[in-house]
Amino acid sequence: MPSKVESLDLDRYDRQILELLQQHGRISNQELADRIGLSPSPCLRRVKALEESGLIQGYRALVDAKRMGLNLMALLHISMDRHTPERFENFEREIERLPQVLECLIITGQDADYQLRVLVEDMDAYHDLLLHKITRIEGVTGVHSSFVLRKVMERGVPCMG
Amino acid sequence: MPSKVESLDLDRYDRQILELLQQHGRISNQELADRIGLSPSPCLRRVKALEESGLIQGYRALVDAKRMGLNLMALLHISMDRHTPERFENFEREIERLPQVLECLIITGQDADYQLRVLVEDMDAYHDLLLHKITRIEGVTGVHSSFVLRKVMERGVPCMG
DNA sequence: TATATTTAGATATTTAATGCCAAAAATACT
DNA sequence: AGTATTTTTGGCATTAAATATCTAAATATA
Repeated sequence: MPSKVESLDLDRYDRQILELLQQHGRISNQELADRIGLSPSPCLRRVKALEESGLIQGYRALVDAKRMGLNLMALLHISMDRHTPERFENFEREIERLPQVLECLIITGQDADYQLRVLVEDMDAYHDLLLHKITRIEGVTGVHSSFVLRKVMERGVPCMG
Repeated sequence: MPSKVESLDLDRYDRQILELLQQHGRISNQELADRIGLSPSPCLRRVKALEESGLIQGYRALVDAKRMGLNLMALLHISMDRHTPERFENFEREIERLPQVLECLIITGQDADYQLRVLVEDMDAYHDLLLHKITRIEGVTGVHSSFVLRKVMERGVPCMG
């Protein structure tokens, strides 16, 4: 019988745990146990197992970017001249060094290779990042920017049904 | 004298707390205190203050989507026929009801009004979502899809300097 | 049906979180 | 510069939670 990790036989309890921990990542085990209708011992065992298996990859505090003075979120679509491993590896290494880059995805369907999510104080900071950092990376031939006017909603991965 | 909330006089300790909690959202207060070089009492007080002020909006467990069998992440750029509040409100209400939609942003710079981030099992599920759910929402005139080939990196908002 | 295996729940123990108070540090004031 | 005021730290006692261990129940297997 294969382990829970690959076969993924998650029951109602596991799914509820995942849903709740995605909404309230720092809920106490006792509260969690209460909410899913299980006693603390087996509840904790399940949480540990989910962490152990890698299904729960970690926990993150959600920080209000606006209150940190980071008022401008932008999505940058980046085109590369050549699609060689070296190009990609170098780009990704350089991106890693920029704390303003919150996310980097390789995408298809746009006329772009990467989508970057960046977070900066204002237009000046954006301008500086774009001109002096992003476009200076070797192989970058084009950048198209979208600005995020509003975050309508955001949530975790669906774990029920 | 303005409160910490708006004036944002975060010192080294607060910033370290924010950085660490974004990486390890469930770290114990004692460990956290150790790492930032403060005793548990003032450390906990600071964390509570950051939560209270709303700078820390909450905590989230990070769930491995692939292991949940959700193998396909797509970015959908949605165009609307009219840019009226009613259109937007209705669209956002409908999107809210779709658990596959992880994020919804209003953007500028693309020829689209929204960027949706969706997570589904496979192409069939994507196709179904697109045809039977997204395009059926009133006012949606166009959808352009990008598929995420790889998530290169992801991290929280920068809190240092 | 009997047996093996897994999972839940109870309890005791360890560890962490919380609240309170005195001391130290930083700040403001004269 | 010296003193007073405010703020923040650190220690300690208390409360609560996490963890480990064991027994009982439920489930699956032969």
